[in-house]
Amino acid sequence: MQTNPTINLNFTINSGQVFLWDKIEDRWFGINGDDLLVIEEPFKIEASSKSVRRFFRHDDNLDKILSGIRRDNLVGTAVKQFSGLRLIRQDPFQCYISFICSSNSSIQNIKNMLVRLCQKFGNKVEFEDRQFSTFPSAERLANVTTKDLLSCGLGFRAKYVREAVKAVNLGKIEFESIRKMDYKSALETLKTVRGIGNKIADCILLFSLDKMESFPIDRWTQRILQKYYPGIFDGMHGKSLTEKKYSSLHEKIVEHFGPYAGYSQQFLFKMERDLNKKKWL
DNA sequence: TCATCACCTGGAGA
DNA sequence: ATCTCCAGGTGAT
Repeated sequence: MQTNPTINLNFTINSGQVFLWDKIEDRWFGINGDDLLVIEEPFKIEASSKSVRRFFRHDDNLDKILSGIRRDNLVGTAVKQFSGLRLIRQDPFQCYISFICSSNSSIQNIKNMLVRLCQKFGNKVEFEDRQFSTFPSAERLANVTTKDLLSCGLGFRAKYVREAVKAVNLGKIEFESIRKMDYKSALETLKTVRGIGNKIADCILLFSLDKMESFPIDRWTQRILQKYYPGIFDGMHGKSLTEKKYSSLHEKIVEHFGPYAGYSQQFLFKMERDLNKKKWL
């Protein structure tokens, strides 16, 4: 039984996993690392380029994933409601910097920071006489000052981004090696970078490093778990999740939602934010 | 070990 | 207009 034949770009892009996308006259334009992705609707992924197929995780066994996560009733409802919503496999460096910038900020604001970062330091590309700027590489950002980053509106995140760039250039953070690690080691490795805690590490792992059991626990996720799963996931009365609570909560989450928990998170997050009429890009 | 709190900044709501 | 408040967290007390 086929479950989700076509990708719904609107759902996928407006579900909090990417920031540098715009819809311009029936086409979607997105920045992924040094690539500009252009998608026309109806989106035929089989006919798309290799980088687009990789970005939209065409290699996933979606039937297996969806039938797995649907065993939870609420997720099942969300999968139906947001049919065509997919997880994305982003450029890891872009994802890493993006989510460091996401800390205590809003989606629109995060996008603005990243756009400025691209405009200031990224490569320029032209497409049908439109100008785009790609995401700067770690090497390109190696010598930027905190002041440069502040001018992009990063605020207190500027110093974190600078250190994060340095960690990559020093080889302390190697994405392809993290990709091969098990979930726990990968998480701990990312968390050695200042500005990256559990939640942000989980976002980076889920959205760029193929760790499908990652389930970023933020304000919204907490709210969802409390609201729809009373008594199942305990220990989060307050706002702050301690280290210990986060990891024990995560264990229970994987137990409940399964090895593709991250995929179910994406549907639930989308559902609850829409329900509360929160804005996306 | 755990709760609180400050943190840059822009945009939304009063 | 002007102001306050808050936003997909994190690190320091």
